[in-house]
Amino acid sequence: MRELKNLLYEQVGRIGKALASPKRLELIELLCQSEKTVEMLSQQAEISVKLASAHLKELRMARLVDTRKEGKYVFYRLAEQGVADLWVNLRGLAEERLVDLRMGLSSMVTHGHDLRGVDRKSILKQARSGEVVVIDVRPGDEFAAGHLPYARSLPLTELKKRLNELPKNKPVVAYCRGPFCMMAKDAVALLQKRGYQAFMLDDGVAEWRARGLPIEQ
Amino acid sequence: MRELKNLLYEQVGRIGKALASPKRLELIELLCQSEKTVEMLSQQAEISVKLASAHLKELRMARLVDTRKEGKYVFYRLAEQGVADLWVNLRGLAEERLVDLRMGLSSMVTHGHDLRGVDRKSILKQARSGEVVVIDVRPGDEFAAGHLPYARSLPLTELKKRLNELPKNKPVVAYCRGPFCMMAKDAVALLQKRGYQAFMLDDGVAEWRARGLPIEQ
DNA sequence: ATCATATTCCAATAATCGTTAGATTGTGAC
DNA sequence: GTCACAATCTAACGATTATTGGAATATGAT
Repeated sequence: MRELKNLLYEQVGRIGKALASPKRLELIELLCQSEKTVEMLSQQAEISVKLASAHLKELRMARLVDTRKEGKYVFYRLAEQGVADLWVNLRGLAEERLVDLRMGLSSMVTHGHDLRGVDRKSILKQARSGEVVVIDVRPGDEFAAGHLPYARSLPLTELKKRLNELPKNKPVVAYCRGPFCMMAKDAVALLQKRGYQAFMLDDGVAEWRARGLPIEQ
Repeated sequence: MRELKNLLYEQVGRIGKALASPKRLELIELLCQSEKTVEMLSQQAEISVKLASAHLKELRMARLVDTRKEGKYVFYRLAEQGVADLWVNLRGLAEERLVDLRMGLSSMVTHGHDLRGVDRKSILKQARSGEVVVIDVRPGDEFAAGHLPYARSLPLTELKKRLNELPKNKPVVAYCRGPFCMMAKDAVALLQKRGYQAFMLDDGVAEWRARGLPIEQ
């Protein structure tokens, strides 16, 4: 009786444990973007390959991620959509509740130029009609794995060279991996300096999808 | 840059850590039912008062729970509805992914008499029309803090004495704290032995509310 | 004031976790 | 076959956590 109950909570606790490490959370967020190899993950999370491997092992044991082997590379991916939803849910709760986190987030806002509270469906509509240009500043492979409707890929690393692709007479909305990612912020800063009407969208594809909005590709 | 990012994930990790202990999860589930004192929580989770206090301190530091002092008692409650939603979300993911958990759950099903897959809205409708009788077998204070619409309170501890309040010609649906709670199972077992048409509903109020269905009181 | 009770704080233990270094396995290129 | 590389495993360390017992606070009853 009590033993069975303990077993049940124990099992859920395993998932909780997997969510208890900052590095593992960062890996989960990266995997929300697209499947990636251990090396890509270690580079993007700025940790050693060994450490990444160890954390990924934990995540795999909790069945939050799955692997696929291709040649000498092992590709990790989220085990299912629900994992991304849980991440969005968890981060949302943290944003509300933890003061330090709010301070950290507000310190990275480009003042007066983010679209934090903006209605997402209206952005979608304006993007479809062409009133605004939505750019995805993540690396190209992440865009290919799934992106917002009507968005065009323009990785941050190529932004300077390809500025001519953007109109100056229309608002440009940039998004990246989500609220913790700074690529959109950097992109907006650059664009604004060059005289573009640039805005930032806090959402990434995981947040977008968790709210039931459509994703392309 | 990297430091700020680390800080952000660190903060979310605090919430994850709070969810990493089976005991804390059980406390959260209990607090989904109603506010409770430390002693009530320690008894219902079957742990010592000191241990309960220590775990509750963790939960409070993660801002998942709040306290209210009344005389010499300290009442704990969830900090907000989103915490219950997160619990439901987390447990749902665990149920799908962790094999042992599925085995544990299936071993506690009263064979052929649970309503696991049944449409919740149809139960609601049948309860309103009086086709079925929905009973809440949790302690009375938890019923008072919130319960399913049209449900009547009939705590498991009083069920034997108050059997005459239930009809034998109608289905009786019992629910309790949720899928991990065994009170509804016990109630159904007793009722079936006495010749009632008894069924079990896996949901508790947290699951019910997380799915957007109404709660009374 | 004294007493009983509810809760928390403090200290100490064993157990677990994060991280790194070194060795090992598996794969494709030559 | 050898070589280079991706990824994992093993062992080890210090840091953190769960749990318990004893002391300390706070509150209401007497």
